[in-house]
Amino acid sequence: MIPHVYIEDLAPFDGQKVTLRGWLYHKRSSGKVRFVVVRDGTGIMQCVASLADVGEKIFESIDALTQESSLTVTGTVRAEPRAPGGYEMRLESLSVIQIAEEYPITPKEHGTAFLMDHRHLWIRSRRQHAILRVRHAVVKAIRDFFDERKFTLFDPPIFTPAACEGTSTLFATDYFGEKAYLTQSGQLYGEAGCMAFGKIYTFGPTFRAEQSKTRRHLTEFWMVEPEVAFLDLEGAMELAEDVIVFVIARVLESRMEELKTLERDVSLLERIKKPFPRITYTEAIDLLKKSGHDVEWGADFGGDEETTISSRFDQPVMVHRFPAAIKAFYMKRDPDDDRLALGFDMLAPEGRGEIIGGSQREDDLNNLVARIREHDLPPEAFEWFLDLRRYGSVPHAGFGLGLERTVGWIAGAQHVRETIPFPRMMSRLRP
RNA sequence: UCCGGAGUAGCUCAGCGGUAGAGCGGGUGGCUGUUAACCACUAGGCCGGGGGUUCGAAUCCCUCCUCCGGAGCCA
Repeated sequence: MIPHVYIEDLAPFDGQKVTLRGWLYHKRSSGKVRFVVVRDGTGIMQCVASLADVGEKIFESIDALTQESSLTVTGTVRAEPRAPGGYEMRLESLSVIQIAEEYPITPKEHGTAFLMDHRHLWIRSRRQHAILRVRHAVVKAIRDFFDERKFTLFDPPIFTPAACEGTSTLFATDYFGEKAYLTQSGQLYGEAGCMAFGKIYTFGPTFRAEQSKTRRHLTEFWMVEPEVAFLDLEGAMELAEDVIVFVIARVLESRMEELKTLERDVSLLERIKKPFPRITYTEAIDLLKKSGHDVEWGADFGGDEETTISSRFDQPVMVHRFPAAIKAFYMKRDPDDDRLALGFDMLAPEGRGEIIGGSQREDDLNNLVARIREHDLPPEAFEWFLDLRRYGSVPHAGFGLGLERTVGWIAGAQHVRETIPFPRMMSRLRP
């Protein structure tokens, strides 16, 4: 019985006869030799057929193969320095499952609009395949990190009755005659979770109807949001630092092959170590002024400002204690300076921008009620949230980590649209 | 929403007032070690839509549509 093997598991089969099942990635011919390059979802293998070995009939079926035709090939695996990947197969037999129609994605260059229209096929290509495997490794690492620390997974709802930061950026849907919105954050529910379980994390899709068309924005993106009772701002920053260090180490350990395919400079990832630099918002403003930016204390950072700050460090940098006026209503004020909120952002290196935003939450009932009023939010929508401050309120903190931005940074993908199988953007709902 | 850029062959683009082009991909043939193979031949066009200027428009003008990059906002 000839074993069916995946290409990534081939090494122990050197010298043995195996069967691969997959798709034609590419082929080349040279007179009486045919090179059949097969991909099977785990790797790519070059199979060599010579007329003398396989005969006319198999040769003809090779010639009939089109790009992405499905097939099985059987032959002997052997180390071969001339082959990409270091192994090749001396082909003995081949059977065609389906001859593919003319495949739209050719080995030559294509524009992004065309590739996005064919996203369902584009994900078969080497680069997209590698990025999505890195995404899987990042997700797995995040889950392992929180699971090992005994956080409880706490899935928040997707439908929500009201905004947690205003309705302008929410997608509205009709919920049996009532207006419901797609969640833009699971945080408020996460706060309820941490009061029940001590430490929880949410992990799911979130939605923002922002009209942003940049390399950092999706309308549907995944977020991880840990929320911990009895944690303060400093504790939240340490947790954020730990999760990033853990994730990077895991990806370097398990996805080196993919990072090589992506031509990622892994030395930039290998040097990521605790502790990450921490600077206050006020220090960041000084730094920006010295770098020639025209910014005043009290303004929020734009993309250029974030790039300037993060380019000063070769580690992710955490900026903390922002002006309360530019931050969300639920952040606790700094007891040492009422103008400041106990929030922080983590900016990834290489000009990647914000990947984490977090804070210590307001735990005093009266302060929180006042904040909801100041922000013009409908108080009745937050009654259940206020209950968390009525029944055993404690200091607590958490953050949100944007999955696609994190994957984009680690994989070195230029645009977040490459970091999710089917990206949803302002002008992209299909396929 | 605002600012900038682009829509010409299946794809990537050139042509910018006077007969519609190239490379890749497709098809046919050749080649015994190719690496996005190579060589020869070949088919393939509503020049984004509409309106105008002109003897003549892919080319100039107006308008609409679509996409791309960025800003604001954010993960």
